[in-house]
Amino acid sequence: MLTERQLLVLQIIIDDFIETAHPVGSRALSKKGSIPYSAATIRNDMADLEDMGFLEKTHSSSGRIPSEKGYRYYVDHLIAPLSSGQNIKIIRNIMKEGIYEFEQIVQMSAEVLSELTNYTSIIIGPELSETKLKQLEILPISNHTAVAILVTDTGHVEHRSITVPEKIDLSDLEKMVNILNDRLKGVPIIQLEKVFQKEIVGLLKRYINDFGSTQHYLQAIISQNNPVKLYIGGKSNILMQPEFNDVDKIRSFYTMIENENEIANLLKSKKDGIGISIGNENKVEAIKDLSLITATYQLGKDQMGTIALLGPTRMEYKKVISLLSSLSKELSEALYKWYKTSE
Amino acid sequence: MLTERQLLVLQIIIDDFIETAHPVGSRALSKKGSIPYSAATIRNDMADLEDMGFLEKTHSSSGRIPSEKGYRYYVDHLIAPLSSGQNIKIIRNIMKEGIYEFEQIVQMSAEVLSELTNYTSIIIGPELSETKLKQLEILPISNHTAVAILVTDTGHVEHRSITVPEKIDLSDLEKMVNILNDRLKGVPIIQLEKVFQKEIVGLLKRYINDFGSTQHYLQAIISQNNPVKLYIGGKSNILMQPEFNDVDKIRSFYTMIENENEIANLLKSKKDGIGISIGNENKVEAIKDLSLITATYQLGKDQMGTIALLGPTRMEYKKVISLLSSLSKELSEALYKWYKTSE
DNA sequence: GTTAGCACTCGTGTTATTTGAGTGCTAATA
DNA sequence: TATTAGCACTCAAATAACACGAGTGCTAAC
Repeated sequence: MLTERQLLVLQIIIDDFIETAHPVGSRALSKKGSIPYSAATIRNDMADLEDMGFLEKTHSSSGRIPSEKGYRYYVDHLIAPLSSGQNIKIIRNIMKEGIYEFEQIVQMSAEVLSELTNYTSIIIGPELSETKLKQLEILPISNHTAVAILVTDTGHVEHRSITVPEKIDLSDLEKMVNILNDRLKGVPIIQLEKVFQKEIVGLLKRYINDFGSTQHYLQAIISQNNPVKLYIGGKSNILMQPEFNDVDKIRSFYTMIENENEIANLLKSKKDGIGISIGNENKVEAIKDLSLITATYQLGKDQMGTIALLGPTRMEYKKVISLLSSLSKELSEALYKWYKTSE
Repeated sequence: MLTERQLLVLQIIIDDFIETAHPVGSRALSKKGSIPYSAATIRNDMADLEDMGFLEKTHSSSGRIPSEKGYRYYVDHLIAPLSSGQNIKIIRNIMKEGIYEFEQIVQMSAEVLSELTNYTSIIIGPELSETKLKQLEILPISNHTAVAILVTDTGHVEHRSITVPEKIDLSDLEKMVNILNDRLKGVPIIQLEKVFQKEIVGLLKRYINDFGSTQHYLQAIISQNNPVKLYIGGKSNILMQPEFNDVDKIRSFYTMIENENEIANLLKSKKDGIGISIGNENKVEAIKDLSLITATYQLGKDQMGTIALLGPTRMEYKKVISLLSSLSKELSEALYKWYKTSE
């Protein structure tokens, strides 16, 4: 069990290291006056804390730095959630702004988040699993081409250009779109393709000549390719952190951050509330020496997205946690206001 | 005036330096056998070339590296445009792929471009100045909100969520949209707002009760905020270049590349054809030690976009130039095929 | 005009040396 | 018994000293 003083020592060391990024030594601590004990006393506690695995040395005669276990203890027991009044204001101001659409709000949130912290922020848009089709439209652009536009009940718009097979004529197209709309409105996006196959293919075959060649076509319109959107802010901000003073680290960080799939998977698995993964607690190899703090936000009943900050394990956990939880709250509220009458 | 041999020396030195990134010395050159003269002879020519400003030394007893003037001479006189057969194939294959829409083609082009070169590629979407409105739609999502969708005659889709003022009722909205469509179809996107002000505001005032509160509203839908899209590929690719072995350079590169406005302006000013800016020839401070190669592509009559590669001044100009010119040709052709019947 | 030869330069890489902040341990102190 | 002072020891980082080698410029010979 840890004594009072050991707790204090641990806390001060971690705070100090988070601030300065330099190993902290007993003599310096004692001199700084933040703790009223002599260097020798502190030294003994440090040795104990190291034995217990909360601290580490970078080399045999260096000052101590927190281990991952140390950080873990710190965030679990030593952190007093800091209410970040001023930051909340900044966030609220974004939310207030007028005509932005959801995408823009999220994008801006990501940027501000990273601005305020100097870490890299990642926001993943809400999954569309529960979203339903509101309207499907196909607009001919020329003889060959058309745009298909899908609108969901949350106001999300997907569109894709397509080249139209020669054989289809305009009145047929109109007929098909009508049928599709009749049958597909209200169907969850994720099931569009299934419903199309089961209920509509047969129907259309009856009404449309030579439907075979068109089928694969409509299908392409309907089958969404993973529409989860990722917003990343401050990719270069993180270069300010001293742990990125090494070219190789930068390289590997950027190759990781550009691989959107990996990141998406990383965040999708997150549960409700605040999540903290420190260093090796992360399952993804590429960020095993970073920390990832996540928070979820709600859109409607059970759809949700995740906002996250990625930074060195030496992270300003206090600040980050309070920031993320306020942002997630604000974001949920803004979305709620936005969509509240749409259910 | 330069002698034959001096030209040869210059060319070989630049080629060599582009390949290895190491200053090249007379002895090594002579030994390598690519030129049948002794080190001393080469040395004399090098000294002359340096006097004329084509070469530089990194320090008093180092080998020579090309100066910016040297590169300039090289691209203007010494380069035989290399036909890159295999690369063209790769590019063609992208263009062939089926259902992609314009955005996707461009995105993929950017990625391939950077893949093939290890530089950072930038593609700027065609300006919408000449594009005309094809269809405007406003779809109510809930009591408060709606999505506005604008489709252009090139199949480009813009959309934005809006909150609807309480006062407007649905039938009014429908009326307004009809009027807007009637009057605005075929109007160039860029003039939408002007036409709206001049021709439509008056009209709507007559038909709609309490139009004042709605006006600012519709306007927000119509006024596009700079819809020029930027596609950047291989932001991290460029880290492979040895000139980016310095953390500060990386930092400044990334802060630059994330500033989309600056980049957009950089590219927008480019004239037709291939453009080469070496080092200080660039007007933008942040890339004064890089080279930027640009090529334009056409969409229709006079709309165009720009594709570009950004890399160290020690760039594989031969390869890059041929690659860019084939890509711009292919891109224009693909777009032409895509839209040819839409005019 | 070309080349060989030679003295000189200077970045790079290696090895020694010094310095200073840190540690662990033991003995003295409150 | 808990704390502190004192001391010998460690090691990273900074500095200096040195050799090496690829390069240059210049002069004289071919």
